[in-house]
Amino acid sequence: MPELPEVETVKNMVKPLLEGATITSVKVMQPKLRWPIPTDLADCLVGQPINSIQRRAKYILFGNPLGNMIIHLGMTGTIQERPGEQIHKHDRVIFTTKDHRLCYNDVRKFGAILWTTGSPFEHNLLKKLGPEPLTDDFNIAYLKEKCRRSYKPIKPFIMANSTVVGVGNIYAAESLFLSKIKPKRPASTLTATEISDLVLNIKQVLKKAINAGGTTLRDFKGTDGKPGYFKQSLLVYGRGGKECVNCRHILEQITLAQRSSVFCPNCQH
DNA sequence: ATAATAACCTGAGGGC
DNA sequence: TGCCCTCAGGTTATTA
Repeated sequence: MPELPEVETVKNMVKPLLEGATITSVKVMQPKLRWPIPTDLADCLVGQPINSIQRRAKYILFGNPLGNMIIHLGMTGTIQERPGEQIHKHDRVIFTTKDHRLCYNDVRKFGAILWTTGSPFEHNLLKKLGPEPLTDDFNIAYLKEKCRRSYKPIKPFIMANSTVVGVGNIYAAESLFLSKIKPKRPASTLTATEISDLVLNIKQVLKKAINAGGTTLRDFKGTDGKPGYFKQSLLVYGRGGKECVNCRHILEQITLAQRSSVFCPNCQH
């Protein structure tokens, strides 16, 4: 369930549990994720105090005096606190400190756990990333310049990490609906007004989802099987064939860059 | 160099 | 019940 807002939520949840703490054991139960977990991961972590926990795009960085552990949750990764000796299906790695026991759980194994020394931002996976959507680096002038010479459909364009990070399939669909832009429109055909609306709506929808993260978090921790709050406020994602909340036209569902894309053929141009 | 697509993996749900 | 198909919140490696 890792959208950028959820990765942010996980980071915020894990931070008070691990920051300043020392890892006492690392148990790798399944080393085959997106890439193999480094065989010496435990050597890098055990006995060292974690002195920083930060997020960049959908990566969570755990810094200690030796380097940084990089975690990506892929499509189905979660980090859950499990007291005692509990082990759930698809738990892949268990991190233990004096006071806590955290499990990395990942059904589909699309996530990653890596180790890097030096600046984590210089790691191959991180160094070419576009701006964070919620900072001023992602602004109207920037997107206008980026769009100017690309004929790529706007939906996959804003989902590309080189354009802006953290906009996944859900938020791409939602922000394009809010901006009244058809997902297939080539990036270079967007008007100044549309680009301006799109920047603002991406920021707004992400902020709103982060604020709903508290509810989603409970689902994360497994204390509640109910769908997250934000899911209930989705306007187009997952609503193909249903009525547009604005004009009651039937929402259309197409496949674009191998991703399902829902939009209103009447409201979006 | 750039852009489309194939691949990684497991589970849920629908049709028959 | 069970088999087969499609689809799923991501992103890199490979191919054209």
